[in-house]
Amino acid sequence: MVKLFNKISVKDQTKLLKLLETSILNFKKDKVILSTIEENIIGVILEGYAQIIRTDYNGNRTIIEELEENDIFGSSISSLSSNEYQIITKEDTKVLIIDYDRIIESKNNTYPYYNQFIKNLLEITTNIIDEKNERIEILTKKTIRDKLLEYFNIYSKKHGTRIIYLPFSFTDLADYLAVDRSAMSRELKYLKEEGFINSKGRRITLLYR
Amino acid sequence: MVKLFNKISVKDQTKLLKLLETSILNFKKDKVILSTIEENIIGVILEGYAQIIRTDYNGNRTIIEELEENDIFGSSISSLSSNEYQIITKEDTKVLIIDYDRIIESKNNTYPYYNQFIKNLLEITTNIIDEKNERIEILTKKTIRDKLLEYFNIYSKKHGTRIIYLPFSFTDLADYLAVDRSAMSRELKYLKEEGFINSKGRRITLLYR
DNA sequence: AGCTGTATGTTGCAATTGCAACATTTTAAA
DNA sequence: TTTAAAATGTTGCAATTGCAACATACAGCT
Repeated sequence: MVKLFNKISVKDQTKLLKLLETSILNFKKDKVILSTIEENIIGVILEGYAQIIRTDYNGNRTIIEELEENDIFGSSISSLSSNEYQIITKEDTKVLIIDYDRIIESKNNTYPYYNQFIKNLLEITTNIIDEKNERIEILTKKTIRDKLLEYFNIYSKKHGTRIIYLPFSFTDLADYLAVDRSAMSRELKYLKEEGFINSKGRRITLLYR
Repeated sequence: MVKLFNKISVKDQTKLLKLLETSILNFKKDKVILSTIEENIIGVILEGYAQIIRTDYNGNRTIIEELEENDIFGSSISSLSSNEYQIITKEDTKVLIIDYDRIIESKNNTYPYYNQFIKNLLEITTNIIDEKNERIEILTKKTIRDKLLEYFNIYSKKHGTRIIYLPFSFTDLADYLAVDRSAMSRELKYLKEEGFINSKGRRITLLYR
């Protein structure tokens, strides 16, 4: 995975942070980092752990993304478009804040570390687009069954295996597919009964074709 | 809208294209530009008009994206992740092909036009992420009604108006929301009957709150 | 080991949706 | 202008789904 500071020496990183007028913020556990994202910023988790949470009009809270060390977030990168989102620390967390407009408007094209930084950012954004496209591909399927199978197929192709180890809980998978958890559970049962898959816990084996 | 060659002089564009070893391909009307995207490329429509088409296992063909002059496409940018996609010209079309890996691996950090190019690309990709996030936000709504209202709200916020001029047909809107067209039509009727919206042709007026 | 909160599995039922089939309108082409 | 094709509107009906309510299993904590 490409990181924001790949191929940039620690010395140059320091210069870069100064050039971009970044700031580092420290948060205690269970604090809100950002509620409404007013400005166009990119945040980097330097230490700690946080979650992007959505609270809908019913008060239901859903974990949208988990943010670990080196993960980045921001209005143009994560799923933060609307309001009703919050980023909340789950541990003491150190965050680097970069003004996106400063990155784009900066005329420091002569510093190699600055250009490397932009390139890293470009790679990260294209990877994110790939992920978003995958999710859209899944979400546009009409039935729960087709969503599950599309998810399995993408996973299978990516990992080159027909045994799937779910990277998260079934509850989270239902969120990812945007379907009701119990309805998904039912559909998984049918898929098993009809011999399309086998499963034990979070390990699912594809049996078809 | 940011274009790929923004702030790069024509002279520098020529140098850049040479540096990146790009090629220009000409296609007649109704030709396939790319079927399976084997390589990691970025394409730019220089002249003409094309469409990204998906053909599902039933043989149903859907227009995924329309590509006009200056639009870009490519495995990491458009919705081309799986197979079953084709890019088909609808007019005689001139296409610029750039090898993505060449962009990233290039060490020509000293050419200002090269760095400006990367920056433009970065801006384009973050805009694309915004659009994808919007669509995901809509697709994760559970009912057709909520999808429609979310679509309206995003449009309304973006344009600062409560009168919506659909940028495409209702048929295409149904595709975008990933719902059945006739079911969507029915839901729009209910929304009208219940006084939430007014509509005439592709002009929809929001009446709520 | 016991307790507690979360994850998972199950099921009935009502609401929503997709699908099919058709009528009508609009658009584009000849 | 005529004509064909595409878009839109409508509706019945069956399939799918969300929701609620519950039981059970599991994991982390003291």
